[in-house]
Amino acid sequence: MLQQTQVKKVVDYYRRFLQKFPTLEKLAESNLQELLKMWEGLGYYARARNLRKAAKIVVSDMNGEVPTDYKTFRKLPGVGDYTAAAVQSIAFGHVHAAVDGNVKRVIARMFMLDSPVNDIKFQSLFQEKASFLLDRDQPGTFNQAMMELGAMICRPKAPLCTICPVNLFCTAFQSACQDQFPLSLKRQPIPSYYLVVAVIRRDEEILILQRPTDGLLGGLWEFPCGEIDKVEELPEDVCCRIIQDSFNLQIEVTGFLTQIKHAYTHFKTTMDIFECRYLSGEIVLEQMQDYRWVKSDQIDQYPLIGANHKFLSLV
DNA sequence: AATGCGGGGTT
DNA sequence: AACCCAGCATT
Repeated sequence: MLQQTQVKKVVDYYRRFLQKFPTLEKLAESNLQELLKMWEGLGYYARARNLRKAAKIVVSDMNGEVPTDYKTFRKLPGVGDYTAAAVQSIAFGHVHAAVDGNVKRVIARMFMLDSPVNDIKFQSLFQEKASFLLDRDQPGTFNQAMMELGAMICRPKAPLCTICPVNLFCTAFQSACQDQFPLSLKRQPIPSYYLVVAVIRRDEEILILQRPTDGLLGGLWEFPCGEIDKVEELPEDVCCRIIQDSFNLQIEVTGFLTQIKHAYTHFKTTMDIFECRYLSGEIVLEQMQDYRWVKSDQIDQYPLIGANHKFLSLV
């Protein structure tokens, strides 16, 4: 949960998660949809699938015992260099330096490194520096201290150098140039897309679709939608045409609900949401994995994408 | 080595 | 609007 996600956001999810899946065995035999529901809104849903996969492996192949050595643990799905080092050092006291985004920033400033922290080429450099600094006697505590230092004191903007416990050892602070570090590569500008979303009612039920298990928002549910290239026609007409072309359903638009914006990592979207009525047609799924006609008070039972939650109360 | 993958807080 | 976050898997 903590991969690329701040502690504050994780805490509540973590508590609920442990309550629902208190043991490795419970997690291993969990239903993926139920797990995704617990993960709903946390993002990076492959983490949930990998965690479940890892639990299955540990239960079935490892006698239910989490590996206590770095190499074996590192092989589990979803476990990379950082997670392996963090868990093995904190849980078992093994000597591995955990290098996350916070640690890289601390190191870049401490040694005035001109290597961009977001350039994978220099990952090993930061790893070496962290290993050099690591306290061999209490690696877990040291790793947590480094991460906490980065999060609380050695912040991205306006670091609190005057109260930093290690400012005597920080070459950037001693040179009064801490604001020039760390360096990072500019990211590419991200594209924008326009989508129409159809809330299609048939009697008392509404149509929702399940996204493919892998890829963006894998396994989550959403209202039918489609991309508009240009806004030349009436949005209502575009909406009907897209639903016809994508799902073989004939519908009519009964009203405009709202417009929302939603940003992802690599693109951002503007969505026009339309209230629609089902007219005819048998649904055909090409892109999507599954579909359901559900009553509006049942939607909560499905893990829904965040963009749809933004207008769900209106539905 | 580069890219895809969320969502929210901070500046 | 840009940046960042207790990164990992895939290609």
